[in-house]
Amino acid sequence: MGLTKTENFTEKQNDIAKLLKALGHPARIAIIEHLLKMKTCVCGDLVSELPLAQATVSQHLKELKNVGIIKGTVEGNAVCYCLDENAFDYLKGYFSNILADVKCQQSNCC
Amino acid sequence: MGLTKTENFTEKQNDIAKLLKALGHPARIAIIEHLLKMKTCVCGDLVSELPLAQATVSQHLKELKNVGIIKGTVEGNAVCYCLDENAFDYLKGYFSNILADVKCQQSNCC
DNA sequence: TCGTATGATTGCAATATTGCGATTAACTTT
DNA sequence: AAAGTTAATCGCAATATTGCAATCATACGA
Repeated sequence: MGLTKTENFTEKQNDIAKLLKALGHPARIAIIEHLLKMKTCVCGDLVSELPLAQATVSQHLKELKNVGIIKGTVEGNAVCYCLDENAFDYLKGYFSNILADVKCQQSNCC
Repeated sequence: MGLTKTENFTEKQNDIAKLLKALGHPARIAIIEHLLKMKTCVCGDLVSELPLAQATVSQHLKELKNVGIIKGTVEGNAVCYCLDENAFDYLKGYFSNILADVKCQQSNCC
């Protein structure tokens, strides 16, 4: 039906899924990698860097902001974007834990 | 138009996006966490563990297998699933690198 | 061989996502 | 104030995803 049954999963599972879903699009990965490359936060040059229209970029930025992956602060009539350390800290931790557990069980597995 | 313009992004960006998109669903997170909890690979009890129909679970498993997050081996008339260490190694590395870079630039940012 | 069990596939309906042109809102500059 | 700049929002069309019942394919046991 196209409707994800979020009510049947734990809050944590829904949270991590939402975060990863927001990252699961090449345009949004490109946005993040561009914000990384620039040594400081980026004000407005994202549209010219990406092969997408202004409305589309704005929407992707909104999604990333909604899940807390980037922060945006208004700076005059431009907006200044940068990455939120906490989100990546959380993701790194999540995958580190999984990896540790997976390595443990590799021996008695297929 | 609902059509992601993958051709405008790098192969790496598309790859990581595909991997993260596959993880961006609570049912698939639940599958992974269940495979983790069981100390060995899991044969068939996934459907009874999840609040989803058999056809739906099978489809989620297929998506996870397509991007290399899980491996499945046929074992008689059951199928045995387990996590693929390489995928999580890759993801952990990806986020570790981002986090390191983000921490560097926190000083001169918004 | 025939029934049973397991899991994949098909086909469908409902909903979500993507992308963009057009417009709007808010601020700057002249 | 008028004109320009920047980014958010709206509304739409095209496509993708989600979930499931029904069916199919394969392997197992009697």
